[in-house]
Amino acid sequence: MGKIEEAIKQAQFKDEYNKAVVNLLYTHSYLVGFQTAVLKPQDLSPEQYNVLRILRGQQGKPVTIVAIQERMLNTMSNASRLVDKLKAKELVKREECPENRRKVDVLITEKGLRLLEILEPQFTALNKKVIHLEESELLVLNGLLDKLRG
Amino acid sequence: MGKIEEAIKQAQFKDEYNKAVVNLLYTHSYLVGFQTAVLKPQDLSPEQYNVLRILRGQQGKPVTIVAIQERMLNTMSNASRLVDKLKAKELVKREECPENRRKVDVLITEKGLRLLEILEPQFTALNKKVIHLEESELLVLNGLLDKLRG
DNA sequence: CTACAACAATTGTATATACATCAATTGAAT
DNA sequence: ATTCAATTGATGTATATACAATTGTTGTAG
Repeated sequence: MGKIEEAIKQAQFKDEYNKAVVNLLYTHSYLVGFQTAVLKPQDLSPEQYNVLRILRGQQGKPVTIVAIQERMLNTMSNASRLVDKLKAKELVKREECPENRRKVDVLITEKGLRLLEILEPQFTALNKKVIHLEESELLVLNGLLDKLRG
Repeated sequence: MGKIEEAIKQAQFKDEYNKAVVNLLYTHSYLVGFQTAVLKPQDLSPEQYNVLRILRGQQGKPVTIVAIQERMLNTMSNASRLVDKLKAKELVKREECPENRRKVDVLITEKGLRLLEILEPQFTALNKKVIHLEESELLVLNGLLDKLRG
């Protein structure tokens, strides 16, 4: 694979900013491709998986749709419909919030938690395999990405 | 914005690999959000814009659908339908390739080139505004992303 | 109390992604 | 020359994104 110029067969970029944007978009696609392959046997999309992890992160506390939305990686996605899909697979429960009937309490089920436990070691192994960076380089990368967004 | 932990309100990550993946996905969403805002007044999606730039890169030489696909950032996208949309807006031409009737020659039109010229300074300004990194940091970032993919 | 603004979630629509499948054309092997 | 595999592109389907618009609920100002 190597340099982005070869990967997408583009000779040069207008400036280093432009190159970084293209490089980020391409690397995103690279990573999501592998993630999708791991999730597919479990009939999960990357965003559904993301929602499940958000719910687990709340340690049994119910979460509203708005709170899920705020924590999602794709900020303008549609948490309502994603929760629908997960509920149909019995991976989450959705209940009307008793003290405020506008809100909806969403909780991960036992089945959902078990699914995450199956996936966790697979993702750990996958990441080590497809991310050809060492610990120290990852620290630098994380620092740069945080700084990029300002 | 700052650190990824605050951005998505997650206290910690399992390991630095996991954090880097989340950070990349989140940064991708951050950048695409701005791009979409610039493209929307021109009625273009980010992927349509990507196809136009690929065609311009060929300097007037016709490009087949397969060649576009190979150069796209989303490798498994659907170049055929994207070209359809661009043709409907008269930004590209599509002709049956005379020496091989399976192939289709795609070319950017004058109108397409003019649109790219309008967008170019906007993207240059946008990148400088939303990417809070200096030239030297961009070099490091590009190097790390290239190495990440191996 | 009533009206209205703000909030929380759902629904609708257009677009794009991620495949799988299909149809047409070409090239190569028998 | 005929058959068959490979190539190229188009099409079908499910899912997700990016919004806008809508519904129902709550809180608040008059």
